[in-house]
Amino acid sequence: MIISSWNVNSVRARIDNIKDYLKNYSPEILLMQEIKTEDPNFPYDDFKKLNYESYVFGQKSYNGVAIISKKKLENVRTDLINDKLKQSRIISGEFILKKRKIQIINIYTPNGNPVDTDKYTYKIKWLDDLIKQLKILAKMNENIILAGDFNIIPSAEDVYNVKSFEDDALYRLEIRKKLREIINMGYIDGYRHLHATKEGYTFWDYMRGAWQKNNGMRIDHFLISNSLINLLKGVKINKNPRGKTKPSDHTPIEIELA
DNA sequence: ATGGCACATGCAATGTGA
Repeated sequence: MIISSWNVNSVRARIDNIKDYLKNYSPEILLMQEIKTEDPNFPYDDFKKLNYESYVFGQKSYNGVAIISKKKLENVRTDLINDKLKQSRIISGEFILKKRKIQIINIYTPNGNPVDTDKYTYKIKWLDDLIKQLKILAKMNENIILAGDFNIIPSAEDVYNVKSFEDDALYRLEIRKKLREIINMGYIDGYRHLHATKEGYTFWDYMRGAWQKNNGMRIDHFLISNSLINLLKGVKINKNPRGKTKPSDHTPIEIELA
């Protein structure tokens, strides 16, 4: 089965591109971030016509996450982080594969820039809350897939110009340490696990011809708990949607499990 | 340091993203 994650930058503005993607690549499950709409305005019908169930944690104007799945998910939760700012950034559900119950968690981590503001402290707090929750969840079920827009560049080779990101909220040492802390709890970075050196950008800015110049960064990730490594058959960045007209500034990352 | 693009709100101009 293919599971995909894509920061769509507005589900309504992107609906034609998303439908094209689903028709062409037919992922079993698609995690979306930055849907930028409230639940009542989510295009449930468009996805229903393509045989997907929708699970939505929406928000007006900003943020918002959703999961669409060909098979129904169990135990869908949007309460994993008690967010004082009430931003919709996390949704999870469960499915069965090879007799194993797997919890899939879709996240949209705060950007955190500029670094000397409460936006940055919010990002740190949000990641700390996530880490706490992951420790609780792992005691109940070790089979976890944590995926989405992490807004974290893991390493220098994951960004086109690392010098300009050294004190950026996407790359600061303190932020990279949070990602390492999660991985050290018992996960692999799916992409890097299977592609030791290959460039894997998932985001290119709309501005200054970033896509044309390949000024990208790898900030969307699939973390797979160690218990599931033997099910992981492939991880790929699908650059096709980023080259379409009216694209999102992110492109999907896809894993294959079997 | 900023924000040239693109989104939302709501109808003009502003906030946000990374």
